Amino acid sequence: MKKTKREKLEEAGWRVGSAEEFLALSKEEAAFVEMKLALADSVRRRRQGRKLTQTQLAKMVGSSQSRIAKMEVGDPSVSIDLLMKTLLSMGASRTELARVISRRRSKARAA
Amino acid sequence: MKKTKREKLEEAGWRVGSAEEFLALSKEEAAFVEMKLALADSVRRRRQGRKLTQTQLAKMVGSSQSRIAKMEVGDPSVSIDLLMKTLLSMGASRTELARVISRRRSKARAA
DNA sequence: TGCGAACATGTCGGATGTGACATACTCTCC
DNA sequence: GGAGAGTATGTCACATCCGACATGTTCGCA
Repeated sequence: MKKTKREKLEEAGWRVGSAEEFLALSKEEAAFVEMKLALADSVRRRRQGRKLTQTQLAKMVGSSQSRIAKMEVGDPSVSIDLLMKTLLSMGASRTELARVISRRRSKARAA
Repeated sequence: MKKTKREKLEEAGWRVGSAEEFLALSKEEAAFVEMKLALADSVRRRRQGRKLTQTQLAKMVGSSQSRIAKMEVGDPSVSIDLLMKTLLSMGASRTELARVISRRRSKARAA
């Protein structure tokens, strides 16, 4: 497994749209970061849907505001494990997670 | 986020069937380990489908035989990130991962 | 303009995950 | 019953991730 060295750069530069055309990210690497970003979006949407602040959510799931912020922007320091645990503890089901995983990112911020 | 302390015990004791009825594992914790086990199974099935040994797969994905073995038995020391990266580099698509994630474990070892 | 609330970013110590290696178990075939 | 292939398990040094805290940024409102 290649270590994700340049991940920060890649994510930072290509938050919107689909990465990969730039900076030769392999298909698998691209798929991985896209899943991560899809999960990240899902956390934010669920939180906002419930009208919670990051600080409130952090308390609920036993984390900190800064880590929630990092999750929501897809910071390279957050794992998919953490995103999934967070979504599960916000009440998401495995089926819902599956839907998120396979979701292609929309450029606009729909509901 | 609760640390998964007793995870080893739980998984060890409840590899088959669905955990949770014993040792009071919360709904979310159960969902999490079940996803992990579903991914683990998927790695093994894909590998066997291609008639590869753990050692060969390890070389292909840049890991070691022992780690592949741990992945396939759902050892607590392996992350979902690693399982997903491995599946992606074996050619699985996001859609396929999603299907695996939502899959309920069958007790028999079907294809 | 200034202030407070919400969010983002940087960093740190400790916890967890990783590849590698050694070694043990389980088969099958001779 | 020994050998060898394949898999499992234990452990280690090192890398990465985590929650926490401090600090920076952005925005709305008086």
